[in-house]
Amino acid sequence: MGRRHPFVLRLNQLSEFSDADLQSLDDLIELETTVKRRCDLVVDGYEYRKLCFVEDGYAARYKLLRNGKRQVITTVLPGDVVGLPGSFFQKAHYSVVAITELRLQACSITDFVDLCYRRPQFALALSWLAVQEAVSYGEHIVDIGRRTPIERVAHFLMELHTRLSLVGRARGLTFELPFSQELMADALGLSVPHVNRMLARLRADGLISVIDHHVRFHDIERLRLLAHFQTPDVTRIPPAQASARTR
Amino acid sequence: MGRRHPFVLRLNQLSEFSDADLQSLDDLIELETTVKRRCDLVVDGYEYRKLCFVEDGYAARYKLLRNGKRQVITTVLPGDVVGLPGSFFQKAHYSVVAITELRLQACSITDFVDLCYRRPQFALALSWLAVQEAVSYGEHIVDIGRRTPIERVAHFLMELHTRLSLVGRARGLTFELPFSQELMADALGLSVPHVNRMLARLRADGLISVIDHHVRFHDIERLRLLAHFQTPDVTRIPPAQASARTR
DNA sequence: CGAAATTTTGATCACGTTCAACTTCAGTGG
DNA sequence: CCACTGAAGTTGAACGTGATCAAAATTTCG
Repeated sequence: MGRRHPFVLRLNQLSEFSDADLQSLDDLIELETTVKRRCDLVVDGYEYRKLCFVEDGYAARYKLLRNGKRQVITTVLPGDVVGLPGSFFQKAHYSVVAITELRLQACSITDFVDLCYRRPQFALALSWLAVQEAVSYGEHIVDIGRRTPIERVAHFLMELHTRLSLVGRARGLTFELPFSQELMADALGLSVPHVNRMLARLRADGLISVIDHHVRFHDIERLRLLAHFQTPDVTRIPPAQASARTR
Repeated sequence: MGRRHPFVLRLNQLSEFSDADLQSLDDLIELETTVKRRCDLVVDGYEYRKLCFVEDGYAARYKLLRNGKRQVITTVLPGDVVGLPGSFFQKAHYSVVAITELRLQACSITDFVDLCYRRPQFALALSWLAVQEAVSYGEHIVDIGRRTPIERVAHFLMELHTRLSLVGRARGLTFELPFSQELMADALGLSVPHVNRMLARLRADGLISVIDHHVRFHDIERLRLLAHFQTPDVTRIPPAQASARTR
């Protein structure tokens, strides 16, 4: 994992990490691998004790209900961690499936925790990442609970664009969208035909265009208004001893 | 905060905390206070840099949309932390309002982070708590996105019961429910009349009874089936050096 | 005790689901 | 090279659920 690795980019947005820090993280990596599309990385109900740092590709975290319906909890993008939250429970609560081919580095959760004891900034980074995850889920709750279908779709697209931009995977107002409308429907709590209609409407209104699984925003301000989109603004982790003398 | 404090109970479910550990946590507390019902503790859009450990009372984390609708993200119970996630951003993304009178202990987030550098088990505990928060939000997404109204209400009640039990605030199959139907409607993405109907149905079907804001489960197995409820099973944090010699 | 908040009930109707048919496209093997 | 297959996208029609609005009943609280 070089300085260019999207997960390292995210770490550096949170705090200072020295080369030694990153080296000790690198030492934990037991496995570097690619996963084919449609493959499940994590399966609901099974034990999972790893953290996988996604270098490239898209995935989705989801839950299958008894009635056959599926709810996509969140999308997994480069720089995200598979196994967060799965590895913090006896059994994973959600499955994670690769949407495109996925490249990732894996380490055991216990090794990572051990690193956290030795270098607390990793534990704090883990907290911050988990909090980001929680807030992202929170936005998703607002989406599904109280936004209209058109707003949901717009919000979904804007969130993807923002998250991809943070790890350098968006080209200006354009980004790759390899998700099927079925997956988006399962993410947004809508039916496939309705997602289709809403996407068509966004196109007809001149807000977006979609070419070859690539989305381009044409009027990001109107989109932001429509979606009620609020750009996330994480604080950096306060450095050690920052408040030592105030106590 | 004695050993009996619901937040300390949650800490101890996660890891070993010595008296010295807990004392150093206690030393951070700047304020012990009560908040009256209907008062906002955190306000969406404003900076918030504290952690408040709830000793007693109920609150709700919510977001107000431009169209006047409200989405309740999650309920806040004894043992929960106000300021998680709000204090991890420049500006809080959600508001938190007291539903009943609330008793809590507050410390500054920077002081807590400083403690995390000195005693990494607090940083790890923070991670675990944030992950629990995320998974709870995830369940809420499934609730709103893919469950029927009756299932949502049932799931909501079961989750409350489980969380209260974990901090000793449920009496067997009975627990206090001080939330108005309006709040539940805003949590579950339903209208008030429909929440009312669904509660009436649960009562008519002999699954629950409600007396004086106290819910009692009569057939928890049928409820669990109806709600697709899965009891959360957090793992404890691996102790330090657990994996040292394997690397 | 009076005012306000909350719960309950009912009627109507719009929205989004469901189901079905059809199109387009990519991949595969004859 | 083209027929075949399956997945994904698109469109339309009918239905049913849950929202909306309104109003009464009940409870809570100042």
